[in-house]
Amino acid sequence: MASGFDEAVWELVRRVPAGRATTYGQVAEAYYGVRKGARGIGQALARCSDGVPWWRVVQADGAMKAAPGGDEQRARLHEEGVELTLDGRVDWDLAGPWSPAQREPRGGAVRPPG
DNA sequence: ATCCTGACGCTAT
DNA sequence: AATAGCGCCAGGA
Repeated sequence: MASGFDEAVWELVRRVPAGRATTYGQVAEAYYGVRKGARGIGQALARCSDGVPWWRVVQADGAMKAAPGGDEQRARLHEEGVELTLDGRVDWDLAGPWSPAQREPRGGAVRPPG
């Protein structure tokens, strides 16, 4: 049975649109208000149910190795059009981590103007 | 209540 | 760039 914590985390993760990715830390910040407890977020995602785009959550450096199928995660992200680096990590340079805290279609797209 | 584990993050080396 | 150490949080035994 999913605890309130789990459901809250899943809700935040559902706010991440296809084609974008975020980090455990971002979700943690959206939940606690501060950048801590990212580990707990991972735990909740490990228990996620259908309808939760868990693959859109990666590590702060864009890497993803802890997932049982890091390959699976990369494949899904690539399918959605998320840019990946040559080392198989999410490229935050093109589109920064999405902020689950905000509902509007914008995120940390901190892409400097040229 | 205590100890151990784990889809994490940051700093120091 | 890669590794090690420490801190954080949640869950299970």
